[in-house]
Amino acid sequence: MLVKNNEWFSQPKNHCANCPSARYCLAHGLSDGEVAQFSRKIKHPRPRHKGEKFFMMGDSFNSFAMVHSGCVKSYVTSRGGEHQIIGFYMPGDILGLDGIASGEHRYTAEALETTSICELAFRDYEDLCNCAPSLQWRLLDALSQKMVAEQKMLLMLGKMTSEQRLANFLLDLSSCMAARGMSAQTISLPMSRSDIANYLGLVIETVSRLFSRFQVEGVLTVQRRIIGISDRTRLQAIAYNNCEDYCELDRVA
Amino acid sequence: MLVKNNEWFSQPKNHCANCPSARYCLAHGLSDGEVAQFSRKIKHPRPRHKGEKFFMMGDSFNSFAMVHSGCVKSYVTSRGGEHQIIGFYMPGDILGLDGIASGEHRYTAEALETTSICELAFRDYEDLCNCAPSLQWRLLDALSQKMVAEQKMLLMLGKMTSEQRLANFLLDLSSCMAARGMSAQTISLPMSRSDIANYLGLVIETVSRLFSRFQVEGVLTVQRRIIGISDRTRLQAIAYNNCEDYCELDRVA
DNA sequence: CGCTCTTATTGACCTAAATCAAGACATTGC
DNA sequence: GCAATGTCTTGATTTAGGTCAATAAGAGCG
Repeated sequence: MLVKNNEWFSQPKNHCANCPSARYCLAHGLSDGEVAQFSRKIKHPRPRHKGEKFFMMGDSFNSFAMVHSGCVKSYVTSRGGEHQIIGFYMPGDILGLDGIASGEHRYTAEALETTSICELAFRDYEDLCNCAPSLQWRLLDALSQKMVAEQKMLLMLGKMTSEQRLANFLLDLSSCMAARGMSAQTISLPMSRSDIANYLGLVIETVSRLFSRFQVEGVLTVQRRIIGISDRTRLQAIAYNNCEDYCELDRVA
Repeated sequence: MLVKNNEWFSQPKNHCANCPSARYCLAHGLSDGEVAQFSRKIKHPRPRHKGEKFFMMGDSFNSFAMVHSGCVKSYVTSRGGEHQIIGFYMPGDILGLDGIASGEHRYTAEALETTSICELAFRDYEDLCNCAPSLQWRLLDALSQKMVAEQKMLLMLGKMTSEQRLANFLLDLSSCMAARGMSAQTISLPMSRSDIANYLGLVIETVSRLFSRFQVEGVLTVQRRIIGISDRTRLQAIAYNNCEDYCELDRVA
């Protein structure tokens, strides 16, 4: 028994069992035993500091990565050298799903602050699927979910005004934070104004002006990167309709 | 022997084996035997005419659909009732991938011309995966590929000028046609100007003006929906850089 | 503390693309 | 044939958001 215990302790620890982000990452929904197996396959590369990259567009794709702590932005680069930010990744979010089809990463993943990730080699994923078939559906889920999120972005960039874009962005961020147990009312932005602008298809000046305007109108309180949502209903009205609901609210107010 | 032959003939025909689009759809890469099994699970709902829908945003998701002939557009609808076209689907393309995560369709799929599809129930897909495990990777591939395409759209909508958007759109359409054995030089557009405009985040007048301009500049020949690419190099220069390559070409010319 | 560097704000002005408005083709049905 | 209708083109004008430029406000550091 003691020997067995020693053996156990000398094995790699079951990180994932105690990881607060396992609720969102690929391991979500696995049984305890499966999580232990999963955990054994996870590699932890050195954390990256702000501005450092985990992988770049064009790198060969060998493994998924799940954010453990910190925050990551992904962006594609056009032939002209311009960047377009595609998404922000919070703890539990899965990086690298785009690489499956072509075998190479199609975007660059860069840390916004000191960030550590959990790597799962694609080959190990395939093996794990045999032991834990539900993992297979979990990945499909994740891909499909990411796809829906990107389709919302297409709607934003294609049809929405700058006001609507920022309002939607903040509301999404707020629920993302809430889902991770943080305050939904006060958001500490991990990204710069310039990142937000790029993500929303705007320029930094426009974003800055919008923050100021929303503050004057009493919708937000803004202290650099600390954003307080003072009037969520109003923010939702701006986000969703730009006119109808908003006017109704105006009449009531 | 004869009895057996009769039995064979009385079974549903192996559609997929002779389908020219099987080269692009979910069945791609399966062995002959697997294709036959796959084919047996396929349902063919009645074709839809122009403007009719296969499914709508919010409908419950039960099956994938692959375009057999014709062309489909997909769009999401905002709370304000505005549409944003997300993609166009040619023969072989897979519809409904967005529904996996939530169990409901997240966009509406509408025929652009008389269109027939091949349906594969999600349950049947799961069963097929047991007999043909490669199908599982094929679906991941398709999802990942679609994702990459959507990321390119984000770059277009976020960073590109109207000129660049239309040029990229036409080039993509051209290679899509070429991949399906049609002419890469002359494209017969299945969608209206208004659909193109919506897809590219522009208004119809802008698209119309661009077509006219490209025609005057000798890049395209335009006869309503028949578009000829007269100067592909120039079109690529417009699509990719808007300036540098373009100016180089100008100097050479 | 003052110096530099990065990030953010604010104002004045400009432009790409939207909006508004009027026709011009095609296509369909009567 | 000719209304009627949907699709597309073209011109005149407006505007949301971009560009350019100056300033401010932190953050890190010797």
